[in-house]
Amino acid sequence: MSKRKAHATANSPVRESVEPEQLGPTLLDDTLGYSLRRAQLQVFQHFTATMAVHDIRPAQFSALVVVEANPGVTQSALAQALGIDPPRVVNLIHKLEERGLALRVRCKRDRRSHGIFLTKSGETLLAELKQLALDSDRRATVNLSDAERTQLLALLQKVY
Amino acid sequence: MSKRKAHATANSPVRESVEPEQLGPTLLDDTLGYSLRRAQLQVFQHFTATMAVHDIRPAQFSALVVVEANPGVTQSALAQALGIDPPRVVNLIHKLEERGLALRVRCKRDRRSHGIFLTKSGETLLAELKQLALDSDRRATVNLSDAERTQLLALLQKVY
DNA sequence: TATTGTTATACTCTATAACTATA
DNA sequence: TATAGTTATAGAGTATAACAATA
Repeated sequence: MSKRKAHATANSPVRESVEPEQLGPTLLDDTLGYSLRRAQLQVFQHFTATMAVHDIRPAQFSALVVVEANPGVTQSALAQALGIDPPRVVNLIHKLEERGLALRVRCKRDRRSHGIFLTKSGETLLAELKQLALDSDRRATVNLSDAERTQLLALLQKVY
Repeated sequence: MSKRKAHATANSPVRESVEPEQLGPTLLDDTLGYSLRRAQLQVFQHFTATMAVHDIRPAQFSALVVVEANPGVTQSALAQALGIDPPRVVNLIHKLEERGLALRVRCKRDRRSHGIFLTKSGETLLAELKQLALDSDRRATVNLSDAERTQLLALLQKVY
């Protein structure tokens, strides 16, 4: 009987601890949930390390990108676009506003709403961040060919 | 000039807030980081909802699976296999032990190490959990054909 | 009465450093 | 001195409920 296939349980006679050099594959490797999580963590670790010099977190970057593409977007629309809850947007935008990268403008027609815009400084920084992000994304997935990368993107977008 | 391509900045004359029905695609949709995150969140939401009745979190499930496949695995080996830090394993196993699903056995040769085993009750529950997990995984990705699912799994495992 | 944004809050996840007991 | 596990702690992420201003 191979070590991997040992069938010791809490009630069986053999219950000595084992430290395999390398644990084998399990059912986890057949689930998209686990594989997605591992892959996502790896790519985010690259991203976070790359962006650390600018102190930009993934959520902040995604907010900047969406605001740039949709100047004047409201906070509720931004929340929906990013798939996060409104209270998170408050903090997210507040931090960006503190750093002078974005700002809120009260809507004249509906004074409850705030339109969000990038500042000039925000646009300048984002231009650099976007390049860094694309580079990081590629370096984190260097095991994939260009064709595989495109294929993976398409499959992921079919999922969500 | 289309609404989407409006180029209002904080310093430009047009800075009224806008609430588009549906924000358009951005650079985010070309990055694996963002797409992986969105897909992973969707699959995890399905998983969490499915497992709620058993009060099992993703990390707990993955620990149970690895322990079952590697009875007697030490906590440090488990941490490495799951890609998490040793302090997290402590809490993870502690909760499983409290619920009578797993237990720690001190290693006789090296009394610093603990081998982890499933209890009979843990094995019984896990058998059900595995079926639920596979079902949830499939339901969360019904947009994919079997071939696409296999392809996606292979690509993800190439990434991490 | 409904909606936008906000505050307060709490709970989970995650990472780090420091401690203990064994080696 | 080094290692396995543990404790303590803090920070980030996330979700909910309740509130203020406005519609």
